[in-house]
Amino acid sequence: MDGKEQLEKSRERIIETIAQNIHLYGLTPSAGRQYGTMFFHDDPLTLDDMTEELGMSKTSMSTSVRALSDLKLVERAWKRGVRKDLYQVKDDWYQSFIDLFSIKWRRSISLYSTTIRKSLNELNKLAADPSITDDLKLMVERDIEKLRYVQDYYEWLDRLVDAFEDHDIFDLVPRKDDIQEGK
Amino acid sequence: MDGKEQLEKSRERIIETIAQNIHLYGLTPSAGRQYGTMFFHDDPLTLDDMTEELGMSKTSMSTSVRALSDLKLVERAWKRGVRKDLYQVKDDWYQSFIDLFSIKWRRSISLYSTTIRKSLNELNKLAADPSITDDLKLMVERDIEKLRYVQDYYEWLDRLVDAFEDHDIFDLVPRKDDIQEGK
DNA sequence: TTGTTTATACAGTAAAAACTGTACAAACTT
DNA sequence: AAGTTTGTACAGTTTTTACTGTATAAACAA
Repeated sequence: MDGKEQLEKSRERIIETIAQNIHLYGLTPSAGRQYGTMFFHDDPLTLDDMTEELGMSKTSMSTSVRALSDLKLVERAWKRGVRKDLYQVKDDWYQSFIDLFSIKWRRSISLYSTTIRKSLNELNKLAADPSITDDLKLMVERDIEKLRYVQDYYEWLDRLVDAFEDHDIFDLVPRKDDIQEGK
Repeated sequence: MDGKEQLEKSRERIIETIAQNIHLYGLTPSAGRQYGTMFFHDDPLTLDDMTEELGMSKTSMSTSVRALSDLKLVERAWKRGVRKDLYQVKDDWYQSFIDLFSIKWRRSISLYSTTIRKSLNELNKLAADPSITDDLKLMVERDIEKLRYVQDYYEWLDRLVDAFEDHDIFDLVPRKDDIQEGK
């Protein structure tokens, strides 16, 4: 095996690992391979390049590069004279992790907050209604307590996402460089 | 609409929200509904109870309750005289989040670490080989640099998971109760 | 032991998701 | 303007995943 082949093998191994783990980002192995391919290319790639590299349809390349962009794992690049859209991986993996975390959870937090508030409102009214049985009232109060707990939890989660977005998390868990710098 | 119905509606709304968001845990909406149902039941449920409540096959209940247990969202309960397996939701959502985080990422971190180490080993040998062209050597060195970066990133992620597991994260982002206590 | 109850393995089916090829719209070129 | 080039919407197909029903193993009861 010559050197070029060996380099290729080393890359393939990494790309396959990315493909096998990208489900944590809610993406398919194909999108992972696409990401991996871009990762090892120093120049940005066009959709046609990706079609060429991965042997998949251009339509597929288009949809999955959009999925990668939505999660901010990939960004568009510009190169004068090139009409095709160019894409490259974002090189700050720490920021990519934060973006993922934020995108995935914020939406969920917001949905929960809304429904919980709505249900709590109803239940509070119901609990105050004098015409209901004691039995029901007890059940309502238990539900209110549970929802308050969940509400607090999501409020915590929201602050957690803040801590990532504001990079406060690096105070608690510093990057390697920062440790060396005694930061 | 009477009080009982209203309570039921409130619960259904929450359960549906759980179902719509549980994909963040890599689970299906059905598993989410199962979780939600258990959440509002104060007593632990059997597989037959769940079949009854959700109108799905017992086989399904069995597989998805296992998925919920694997992520530590649900645990087995014991009640004397009851032969059937009993399940209930774990009531500490903060801990559940930490468990999820840990289970999902540790595995990935470990896989990456192994493959990166393997590839770095090969590439370092290759870079030291005097018979390769300058051109190839440059590519090898660029790959080495990239992999070192990724290695550092995963080492950081590993420490991040530690910070969650060790509950250090609550120092940075305190629970609501702890704020009030001035902790 | 034999009979009963309960959970799950497995094969088959139904539903969902990923992928492809064609068609077309938008942007650019001449 | 007409002719290219490029990206994506959409319909159809393939592949994968979720779910069901039957069969069986394990645990318990008599």
